[in-house]
Amino acid sequence: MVQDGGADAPRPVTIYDVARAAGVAPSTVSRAFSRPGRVKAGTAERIREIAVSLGYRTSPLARAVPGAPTRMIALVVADIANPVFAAIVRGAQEAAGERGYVLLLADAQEDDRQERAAIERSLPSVDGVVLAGSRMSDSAIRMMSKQKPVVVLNRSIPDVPCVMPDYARGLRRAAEHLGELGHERITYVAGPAASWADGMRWRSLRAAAAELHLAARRIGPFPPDVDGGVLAAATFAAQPTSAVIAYNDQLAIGVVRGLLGMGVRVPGDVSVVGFDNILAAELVTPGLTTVAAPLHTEGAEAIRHLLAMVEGAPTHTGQPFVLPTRLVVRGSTGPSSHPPGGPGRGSRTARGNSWQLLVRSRSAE
Amino acid sequence: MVQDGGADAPRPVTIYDVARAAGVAPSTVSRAFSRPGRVKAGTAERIREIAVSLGYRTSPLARAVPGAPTRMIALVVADIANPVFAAIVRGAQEAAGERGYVLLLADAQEDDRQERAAIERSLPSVDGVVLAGSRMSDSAIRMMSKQKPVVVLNRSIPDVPCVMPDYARGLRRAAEHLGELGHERITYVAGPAASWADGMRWRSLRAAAAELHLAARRIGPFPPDVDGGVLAAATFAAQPTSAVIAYNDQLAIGVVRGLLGMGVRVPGDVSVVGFDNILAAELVTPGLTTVAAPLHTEGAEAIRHLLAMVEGAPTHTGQPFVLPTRLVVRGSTGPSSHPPGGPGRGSRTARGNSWQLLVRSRSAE
DNA sequence: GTGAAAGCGCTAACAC
DNA sequence: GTGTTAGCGCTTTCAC
Repeated sequence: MVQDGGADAPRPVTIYDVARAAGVAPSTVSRAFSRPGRVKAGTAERIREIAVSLGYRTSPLARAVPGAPTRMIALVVADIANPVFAAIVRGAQEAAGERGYVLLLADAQEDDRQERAAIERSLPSVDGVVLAGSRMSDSAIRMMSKQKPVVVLNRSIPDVPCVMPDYARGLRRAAEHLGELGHERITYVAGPAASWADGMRWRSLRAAAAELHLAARRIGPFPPDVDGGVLAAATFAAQPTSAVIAYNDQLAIGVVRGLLGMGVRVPGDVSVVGFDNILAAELVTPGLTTVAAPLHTEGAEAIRHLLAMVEGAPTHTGQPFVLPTRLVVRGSTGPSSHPPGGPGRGSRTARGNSWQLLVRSRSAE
Repeated sequence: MVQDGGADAPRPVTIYDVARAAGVAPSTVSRAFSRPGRVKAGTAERIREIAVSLGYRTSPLARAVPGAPTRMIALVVADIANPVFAAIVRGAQEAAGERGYVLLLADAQEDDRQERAAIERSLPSVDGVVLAGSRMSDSAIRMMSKQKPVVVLNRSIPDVPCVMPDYARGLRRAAEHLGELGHERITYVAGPAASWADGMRWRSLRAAAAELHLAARRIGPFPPDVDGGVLAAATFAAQPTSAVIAYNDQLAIGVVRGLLGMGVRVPGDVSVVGFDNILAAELVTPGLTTVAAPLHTEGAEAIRHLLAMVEGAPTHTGQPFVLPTRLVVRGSTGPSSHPPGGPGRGSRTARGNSWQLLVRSRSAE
């Protein structure tokens, strides 16, 4: 029976083959690769040449057996299909590649159990782990970080190094923006209940709103996708405000769609703000005003911190490492229609707040 | 100096520790895990319990040293930030996870050299490789497939197993759709010149057009993103047709934007069709008519084929494995405005084809 | 500087 | 069924 899975396995060239061909001891070959300098320049050179001519490839696996690092990093993302995580993966991949590390990707599919399973499987082979949008409990993560270096993204856990965007300032900027446009009451459309980021965003918004003398309330949780947003729009319409900030862009886009579908104008009647600044935010009509998180940088920064730890730096576990956010203003936000003051643009405010009645009668059908 | 990178490395529990605690030989412990059934039920049970109580974790690395499989698969994508690949990764990850395999992700960043480097690094540690959107040459890939099982996605290479969507039928359906709407001339907006898929799509379209007695021409190449599409719109406008099919959705969305920006109506004046059916295709206004590729299934199917090969099936290298596509009709396509017949919807055809003049004068500014 | 020997944790032959 | 022995490819003592 022909074992044909990938040709006839031409047994890979080992360190011994090279040693024999070069007329030196295997240990010398090993040194020539791992600790050049501890071997005479000429010898090293010769070994190298013979090695390439023989097609020798050092085996990362065997190298790692004696407890040495594997130069692999596990990156666990909550949902690889989510563009936010795709961008983070990209950043991480770049940073890891630059330093000669390889990324082992695990997709938790928004599921705590799958996440654990994936980590279980990959943990032994990696030098460290980056958790992006983990759904695991703080204690589980803290436990894990006792065994291998761990960096957590978009979340803050005491005693575990974290990288996250500046939620506080981001939401603050969004609230200010809405305040400047004359909005006085803001509804926060919540994402997954299990999401640490969701809690954080809401608390940040509430704090900012208080400082700015705005009212803020929360509805949800909703699934963090477009359909979830459409759903949210229905709930929202029962008790509307003139401004909405959503957990993320997908949700915000869904809210806009839902509202437009009910005949509510955006931003005429309701202004909507998202979070993340995904590609689609720019493409929808109206363009979505949103808080942009530095996704790519986050991924890269997480890897950088992790590698520092892996390579022996003291675990920098003080304050979370916070990355700047910025508000991207597009068409989904505009002047409030209530206030007498405000720079309302004529026609936009024409219907005042009467759409609430319209919605009510519609949803009562 | 305190080595603090990840706590005080509590030396992992080995198979020997378990053996000692259980009062059996190490090989028995090994068997209890790898080949249960060859060990007495009671013993196996006891060993398992002791193992978990001791917190024993089998080390995939050491296991792989003697030439055994690593249960890792490398997935090389052209661009992880591209939603198309994100969906493929998702499908692959699921299929791999189900079978107990772990995915090693490498992002080629649309660059042939980086791709090679990434493969170089990960090849020794994996049981096989899936290439998604590879920019490498056919011969390089064929070479590689001599060393390790390889499956190629979205591309057909003689003697290498391939998985790809049914480009021919997909483009054929798109052409039919446009034909039915009365369009007679179609412009294909090309993507990256190095992309095999681009060539394939264009050839498929040309063939379909010929059969359907439609005229088809190609412009490009353009970068396969929204900006590239805007660019393409400018080129296109110099010599417009009433219908456009773009290499992918991002490009198509860009074309629509570009046209709208010039005052050209979509689909009133020009109908636009994309390829892939990414999330944003549904969100833009007008919604993008597009050929949906079964991205998720592609990823999963590639892994399935690869694992079959890895586990010893004869390399199935006859015809590429083709997955069905389907046409998703949305708002970006509508009746042609030229033909006298056709079910043109009044107002939409009012301006006839006069916009060409409009565009000319604008772009002449 | 370089060689010889002793493992890393695990599995695969052999024995018993 | 289970214990014993011999490695996998590489690194790392310890000699010389």
